[in-house]
Amino acid sequence: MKHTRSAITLDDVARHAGVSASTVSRVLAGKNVVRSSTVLRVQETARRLGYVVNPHARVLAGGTSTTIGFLVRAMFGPAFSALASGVEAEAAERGSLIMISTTRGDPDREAELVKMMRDQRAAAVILVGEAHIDDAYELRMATYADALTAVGSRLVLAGRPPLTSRPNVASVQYDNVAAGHVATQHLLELGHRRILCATVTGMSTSSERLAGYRAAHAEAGLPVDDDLILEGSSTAEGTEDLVSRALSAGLNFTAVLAITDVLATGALRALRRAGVEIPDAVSVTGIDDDPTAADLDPALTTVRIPFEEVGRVAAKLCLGHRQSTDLHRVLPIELVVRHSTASPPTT
Amino acid sequence: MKHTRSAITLDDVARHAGVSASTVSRVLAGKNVVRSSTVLRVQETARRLGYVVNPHARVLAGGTSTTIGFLVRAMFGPAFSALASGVEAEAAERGSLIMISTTRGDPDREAELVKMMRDQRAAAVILVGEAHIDDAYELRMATYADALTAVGSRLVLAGRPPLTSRPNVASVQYDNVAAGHVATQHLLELGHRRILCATVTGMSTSSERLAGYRAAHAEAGLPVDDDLILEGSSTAEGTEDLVSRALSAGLNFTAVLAITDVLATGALRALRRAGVEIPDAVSVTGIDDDPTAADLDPALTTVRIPFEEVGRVAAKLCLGHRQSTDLHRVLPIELVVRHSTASPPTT
DNA sequence: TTGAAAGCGCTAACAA
DNA sequence: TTGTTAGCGCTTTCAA
Repeated sequence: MKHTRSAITLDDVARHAGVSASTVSRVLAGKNVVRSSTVLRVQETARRLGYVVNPHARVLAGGTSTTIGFLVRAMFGPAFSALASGVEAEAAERGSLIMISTTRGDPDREAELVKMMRDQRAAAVILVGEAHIDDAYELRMATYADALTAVGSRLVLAGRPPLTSRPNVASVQYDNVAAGHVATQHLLELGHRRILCATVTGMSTSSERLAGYRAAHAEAGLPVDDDLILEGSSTAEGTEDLVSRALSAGLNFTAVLAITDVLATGALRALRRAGVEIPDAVSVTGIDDDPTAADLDPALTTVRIPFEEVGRVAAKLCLGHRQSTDLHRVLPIELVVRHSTASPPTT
Repeated sequence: MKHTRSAITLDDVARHAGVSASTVSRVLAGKNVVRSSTVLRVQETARRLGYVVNPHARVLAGGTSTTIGFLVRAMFGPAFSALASGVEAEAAERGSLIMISTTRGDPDREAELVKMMRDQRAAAVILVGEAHIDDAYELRMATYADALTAVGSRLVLAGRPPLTSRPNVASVQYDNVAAGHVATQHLLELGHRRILCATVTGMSTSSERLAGYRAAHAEAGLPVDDDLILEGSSTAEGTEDLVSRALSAGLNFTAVLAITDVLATGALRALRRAGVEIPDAVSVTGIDDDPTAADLDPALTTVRIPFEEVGRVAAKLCLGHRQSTDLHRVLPIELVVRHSTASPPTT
């Protein structure tokens, strides 16, 4: 069944403006080879007729698409929301649409989705979020990048380690090492010497933040007691458990650096359950600055990660000129001191 | 600059399989008019060559697109996440992609976005979330629906009032009236007689839930004291204020029905701040069953809204057959009793 | 500075 | 059951 072809085509505009289709195409593409009086007439006609390009025809004829592919692990959580909002806001300002899909952390699925997006001729594909760093990672990203570049698209890594060896992969990151560093430094400056670190295994984000924790200690000439590093859980509940166990095992510490705000809430709960005063007996800091961090009790000291800005920059990288010089951007982080940290008790 | 046209086209497949392009097209479209031996040969060839249709060419030639347009107010919150995940999951199972964009509650922007999605020939456009119900609402939706229907697409309303007068608008809703009703009934059955209702003005969702509150009272032969209806705020903070003020004004009530879980957290805070025991002195129930509801203290009694299922059904409505009979689906809700409700004090 | 002509990869009458 | 023939609406050489 044919549907009403109500849409105005480029040919309609050409006819009404008394020029050829090619000229209209040139005007609309902003090629400055057309006489300005013609430009004006064509633009006026297009507006009057309410003409809108047919994106499919444009792409098919070899033109460029402006839709952005956006691949995330899952559509949950404040980090996702902020980042996605950033991408969307930037895209909206430029009249682009975004195609979103979830990988569920499955590399095969991820690969398939990248392929789908490429087949849709996405202007670029953004891959978001912490990655399991294994040997295959670099190779996978390189494969994606090549597949995309081959059709004039591009790969943009957001919040993931960049592939600096590759000239065709763009990236936006936040400085995870600095985040771990500044949080630890804050604790160290308050006088804490035994800082528990609740972290996750095998994820790029956590290991970088942990590196910051170590670096801050090294800088201050202080050793790190590896017993203080609590690895393993990526949930609030898990961390609650781990911290509770550390507490009842009599582990000695006066502060906790949770590698994410989510883990921090777990630590907070464990401490509170054990009747430990925060921050009087033990200080707690998170990293991320989730919107809820300020609402915790006590309000959480944390490190702000500019997720929305990351999204915006990623979108810019997608839509920007190919030869853009700085393909690798690192966004600054910022310590946010609230009420969950204080000097250690002066026993 | 031309890019490597590495992609295999339908013509390539036709040539390799020794048939015409149309035959390949028919096979791929699943039209059962082709000899089965041919079907097999073509499928085999397509697979061997790694052929993937070019969606742009397909759409341009009058074929049908399978990408879903998804318009939300903002990409925040558990309800959004669950609903979007549902849409995405269903779409993924069918090999569809979804285009997402945010309206920011601006009708003009919404209209423009619907137009963009139509120009992209989205298979259907899902409009999500509570709507300001004014006179223009119905007209706006009807306009969208007609614009979409004209190009073989369709409008799907999710979590919004349906346009039953229109045969070309599909909808999935959850039963808001029942939600308000069941929560109120629960409170009534516990023995509460003065139930404060924290609600929002002018939104379809809230007014329906409020209607449930009234209905439950009417059914029990109980009057509703309009002083108990606290209208105005749509945030936890605002509700905290309102409830605090009601408390200090000496308003008499033994339970609170918050029209959303978010408002419930505000009520909880106000009550706790005033030293009111929950649920011993005052019971509180929310509606929505946000993932965090169980983590509140005390764990919140609420009504589960099947957001993810709403998303799945909406996606099905997008991709399903046009002549699908039940264009209007209402999904059931369910009371979840936890620890924030109890019988009123027997003073 | 502009137009004519040739596709991009696919679908859909219409024939055969 | 299959092939032939036209396009869908746009971009882009190549000429003028």
